Amino acid sequence: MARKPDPQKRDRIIAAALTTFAQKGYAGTRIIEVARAAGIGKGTIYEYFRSKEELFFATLEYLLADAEQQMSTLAETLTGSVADRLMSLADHVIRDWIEKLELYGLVLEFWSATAALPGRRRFRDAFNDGYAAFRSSLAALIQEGATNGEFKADIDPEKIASALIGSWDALLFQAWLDPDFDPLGTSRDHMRVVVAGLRQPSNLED
Amino acid sequence: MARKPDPQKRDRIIAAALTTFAQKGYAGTRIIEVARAAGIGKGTIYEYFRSKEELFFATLEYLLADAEQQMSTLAETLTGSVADRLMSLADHVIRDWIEKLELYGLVLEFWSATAALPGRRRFRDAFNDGYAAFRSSLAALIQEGATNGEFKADIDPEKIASALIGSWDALLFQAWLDPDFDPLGTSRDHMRVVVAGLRQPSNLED
DNA sequence: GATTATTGACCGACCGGTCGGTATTAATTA
DNA sequence: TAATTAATACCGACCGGTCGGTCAATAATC
Repeated sequence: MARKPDPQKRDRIIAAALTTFAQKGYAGTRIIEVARAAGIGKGTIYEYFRSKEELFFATLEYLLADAEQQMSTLAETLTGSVADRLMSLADHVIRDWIEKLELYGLVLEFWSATAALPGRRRFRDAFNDGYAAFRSSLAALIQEGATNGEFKADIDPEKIASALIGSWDALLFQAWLDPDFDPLGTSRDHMRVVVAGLRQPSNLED
Repeated sequence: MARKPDPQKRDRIIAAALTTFAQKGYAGTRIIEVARAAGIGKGTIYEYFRSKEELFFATLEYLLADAEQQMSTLAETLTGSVADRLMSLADHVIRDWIEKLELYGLVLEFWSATAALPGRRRFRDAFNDGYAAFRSSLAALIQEGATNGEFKADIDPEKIASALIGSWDALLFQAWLDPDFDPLGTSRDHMRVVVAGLRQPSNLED
């Protein structure tokens, strides 16, 4: 009777938006460019997304979901002491993002969307939720260390988790700014110090 | 013979730009809005700045210079052990920025300018220079601790400094995202752990 | 042939930057 | 001191280009 919509088209548009927004930023991206990158006409985008901002938000959701997916997969594979898992987690997070550093510009764009775009609240909330999920799984790991005696008992796992995630974010930002910067080495040095600081004074052997 | 230019006008424009860009972002700010906020006509802005981007860059320069100024003033007032000064420095940095959190949206805007604006390189370089200055003075402090035996000798002060500054940045970002977040408390917990991790194993008393 | 997904020419709101005219001040003159 | 003049700071109406979003026509599928 009728022509059927392509069920993959929405994803194709998001994939195209991902690279275009990353390269040119939100304001610098024209809808026609996304359409061309997706190999479709401009009008078709508006069959799948109400507006440019809607598409941008869908792109953020995609990226957050992807990151969360990657994180939970990773969490299952880690073994060893809490300290080992912590170091290894940091390594993986940094390495995963270094691989896709060209997408980092997009993260910056999203950050600034939390400040400037008319629909900033949605962006802010989405980010908050994403960070909160990541933070709580990291905090759970640190808590495990506090519980099993590997770490001091008088630490606040949530707070440490916040600061750690923050430092990873910022290391990646610096890598984005300065190609000579070594985020992995810096992260390792930092994590070594943090883990040493977390350990029980009576338990300082490496 | 001729009318003299008002030497304060440039600064007045920058001050107006500071708040307007912070509230609405770069793309969302119209030049006429800045002009109105400064109480002058639109054309006058172009007597002092070549273009909108030029004005934006001047605003970044102002903010960076201000931060550097504040930092060097602060550095002089700190006394006590290296560990004490480190903790105190973190406290001050966080508190200073919490006070002007409404300007934090501007920082996000600048970050994304390093990715998306046509003249991104200038923005990137300006940021790099600003961070580098801050980082090297922080690294010098940590180095002092390593030299005087307060801290371990086998640490890389530059790397630790990078990670610390990064975590402060990120804590402020989180405070910006989430009004319930406690950046000062989080920073203190984190700094306590880091300082403990930096100390000589033979020197663990608080 | 009926239905609907797709398209891109078109519209119009928007905004950065320009420029000719005006207002104001400082030097000059009487 | 007051009048005149020269220089230029200041202004905002206007222009031209841009781009998000629409919709009538077309193409593809049943």
